[in-house]
Amino acid sequence: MSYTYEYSRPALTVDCVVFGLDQDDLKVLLIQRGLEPFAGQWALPGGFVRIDESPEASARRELQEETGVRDVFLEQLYTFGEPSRDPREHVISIAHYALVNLDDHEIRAATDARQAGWFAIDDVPTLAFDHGTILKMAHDRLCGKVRYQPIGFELLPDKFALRQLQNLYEKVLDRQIDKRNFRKKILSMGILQELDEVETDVSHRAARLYRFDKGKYNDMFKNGFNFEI
Amino acid sequence: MSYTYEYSRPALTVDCVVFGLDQDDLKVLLIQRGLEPFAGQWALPGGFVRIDESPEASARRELQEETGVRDVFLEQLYTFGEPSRDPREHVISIAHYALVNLDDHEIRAATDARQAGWFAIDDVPTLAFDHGTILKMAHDRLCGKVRYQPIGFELLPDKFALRQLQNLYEKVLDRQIDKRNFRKKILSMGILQELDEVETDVSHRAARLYRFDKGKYNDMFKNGFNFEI
DNA sequence: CCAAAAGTGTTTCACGTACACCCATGC
DNA sequence: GCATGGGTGTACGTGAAACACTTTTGG
Repeated sequence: MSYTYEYSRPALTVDCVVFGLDQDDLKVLLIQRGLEPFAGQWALPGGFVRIDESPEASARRELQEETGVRDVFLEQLYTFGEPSRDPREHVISIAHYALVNLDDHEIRAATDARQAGWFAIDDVPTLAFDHGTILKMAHDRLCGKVRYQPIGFELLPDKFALRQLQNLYEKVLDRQIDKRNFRKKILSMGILQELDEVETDVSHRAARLYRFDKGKYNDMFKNGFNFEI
Repeated sequence: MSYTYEYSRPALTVDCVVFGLDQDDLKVLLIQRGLEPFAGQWALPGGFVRIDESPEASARRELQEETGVRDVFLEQLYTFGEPSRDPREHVISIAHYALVNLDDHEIRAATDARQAGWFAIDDVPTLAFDHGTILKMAHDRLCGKVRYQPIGFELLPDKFALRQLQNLYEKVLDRQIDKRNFRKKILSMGILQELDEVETDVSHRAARLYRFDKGKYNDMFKNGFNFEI
């Protein structure tokens, strides 16, 4: 089977920068390529857009196929289309970024990925294609957006302690935050539900757990409220 | 001549939302389509990406071909790729937005555009395809970005009075701004060059002219300065 | 009882906001 | 000389930032 067009067309792909967070680091999910070009090198998960598939749907499908990650926060980042970015032919890639809770996803490599694994953001190997550039833009976007939209919660479990939330902002923004000022500010926003639960399995005083109240946030947003850290 | 591929490929286009500003309104540049589909309807300027052309280069080329606009601030907005967005086939469009000084550009329609013209942002007709959605996103982006990056200057002439700058922010953000506070704030940033020139051809006291000092801003930005209105 | 982290208030300073009058120029 | 917009300073309140000790729990 083949397809013929009057004019030549660039190929179209999607790539995904998947961020996760643990106690120590902001991490990114990479795959090791099984096929040429760049076989054996680490790269962002991604692949070709199928006909009659929206770019976002392509990104979600490729992410699940190659790494097992599904049902996550995902949005478009930027479209990379320098003619030289792929040695084979002109390939235009619609890059996306995703935020996941590390514990929720069993990572497994599949299709044309040899392996898949998490890398600390400061310890990423040289990537195939222009994926280093894409990763940098995604990281910049995350740093910027996390400050004025409540997307950080996507990196945490449903129920979390305030210390985890603070840790998130410290790791993503890469700076220390004063505990009292942080708690004062985030609680005063009124977008957290205080739960009647505390941490378990900690060897010290257990912290109270909270949940992000998305409905409340949406209501407040409509009335002009602006989230800001 | 024709081109054959193993898998079917979506077509790839670029579209441009060009903003301009006059005394009264924020305006957007539209063309009237000469060809089907949507022949006769107003639409964003744009067209097909040629092979071995980056998306930004395509956008600049199409903009010049269809409207005569060239050498302007232009950056990528978002890539629209819902399979249903074009009645012919799956067409993925990389949307861009541009900011121009209205007086610098003689608009002339050409290639497959019957006419080209400026429309006040609040008075735009129904647009072809999903161009209404694209325009809305571009407008939202402009409103957001103008507040934390010094891109508004692209809408003004090289030399401008502070009142023009304030008018810009009032029109884009759609709210009144206090004159004294605005002047205090913008001058205290130290990114404007005070010129030894004043307005001409005004029937009242002439205002001093300023110029945006891009080099100074870049230096300050590197040192952690954040523009914000 | 000791280690570890949770939780809690106050003071200070910078910045945003509100607000009204005199000045320069062209006609 | 009058109409039009240019240009200027101060007072107040809010919110960000700095800062240290007590409490709770598990081991």
